[in-house]
Amino acid sequence: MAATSETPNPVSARGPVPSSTPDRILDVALASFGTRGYEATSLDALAASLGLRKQTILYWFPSKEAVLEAVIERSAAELSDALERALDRAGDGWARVEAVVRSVFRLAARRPQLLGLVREVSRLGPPAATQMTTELRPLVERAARFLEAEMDAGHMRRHDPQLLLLAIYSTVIGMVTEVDVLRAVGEEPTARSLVRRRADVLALLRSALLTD
Amino acid sequence: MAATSETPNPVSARGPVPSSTPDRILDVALASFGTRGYEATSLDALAASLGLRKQTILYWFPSKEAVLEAVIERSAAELSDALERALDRAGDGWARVEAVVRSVFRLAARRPQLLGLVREVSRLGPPAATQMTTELRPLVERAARFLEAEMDAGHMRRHDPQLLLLAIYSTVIGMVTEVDVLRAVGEEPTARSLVRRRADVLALLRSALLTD
DNA sequence: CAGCCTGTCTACCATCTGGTAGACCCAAGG
DNA sequence: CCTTGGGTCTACCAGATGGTAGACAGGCTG
Repeated sequence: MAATSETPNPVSARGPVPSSTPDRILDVALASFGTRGYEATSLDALAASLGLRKQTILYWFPSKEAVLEAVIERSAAELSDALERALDRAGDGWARVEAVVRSVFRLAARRPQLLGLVREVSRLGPPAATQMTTELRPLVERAARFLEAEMDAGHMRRHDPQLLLLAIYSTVIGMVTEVDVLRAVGEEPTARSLVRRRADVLALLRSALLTD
Repeated sequence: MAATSETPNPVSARGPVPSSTPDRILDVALASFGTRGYEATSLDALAASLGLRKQTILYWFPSKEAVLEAVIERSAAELSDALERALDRAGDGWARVEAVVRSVFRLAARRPQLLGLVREVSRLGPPAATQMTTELRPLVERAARFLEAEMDAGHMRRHDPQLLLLAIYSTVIGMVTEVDVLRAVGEEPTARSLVRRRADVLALLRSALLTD
């Protein structure tokens, strides 16, 4: 059985940390909720892909909805961390926008389930969507303030910052998760083509935001 | 079409045509699939909101999936018609882009379920998504060719036409259907604010595409 | 050793799901 | 008037789903 032998969650030093059972549950739940969808994912299916019975899942989480909540919380934190870090690093205006977009694409390549979950949760609506937007609110507000300041300083074309944010969000999420629409426009969504899509998004954003 | 057997559906001249049962089924199915989602919509729920039993639905359609197929077919046709008409009307380059975007927003105001269904179907993946993209393919190809021609003629900034199309699609769909994300950025998604969102999308697109 | 606690399991259950079989109502037509 | 057939209904069903109850294995601690 998976290495919960001595300490339940030994974050020792190296090697792929053998996740605890609840962590493993959240892993497969994240993947399945984000790809197949929440309703289409049964506890039995989750448990099966872990080599467990669903009762074990219900031992760790009181209900299926609680699993979703935990997945959202963990994912929102991970997303927030990555984007906040990107916002922290890069210095001036456009470089910062570029850094954030690059960061999202990197995240999409490394943990493709994350953005899929965001999409799924926003579709599910309240209460799940409310939870996620609540947890991402600081990030959103920081981004909106940043865009506004840049526009005030004349570094970027003036647009409504909130709706600009939504447009960027939609475009990036679409480029990364809308696999069937991608195929519809004749773009096979491979990891390689992701790089080209990122370049295209950046070029598009650049001409939309910069005045040169 | 069906049920115009003279009495049960008197398509006399004016007034709201009393739809036939299969039409009414497709109406509520479109609404529910687009808002609650396909899996989350039971035949019982559909039937209840029609004052019928689910067996009546299964009399008209062989299965729930067949209802979805029919909804997709009808919606794709409606969408295609509206957008093809918009593509036909307006003359030169940018006006045509603007006409199409306006057309989508008008559609979103008049038949909000339509775009919700597109979003849901693209999430469901094959075979539903394949059906929809297949039926919308001529439209997509025409739009891509148009954009390419405009860029060749130097009327628009050069971008990959397919990915540009996807970006426009994502942004417009997002502005219209992502109600929880809209709230997250502090935009209450009312019909009035839809007009502002449309103006913002057009302004954004304009600065992304035009060189002036 | 004895007892406890943690984590997983087997066994069940109520409910809901999509779907089938067949009865019933009623208008149309010979 | 009786038959026919379209449209809706009641009555079921098998399977899946989320969730509960409780047994049990095994390590830890007294």
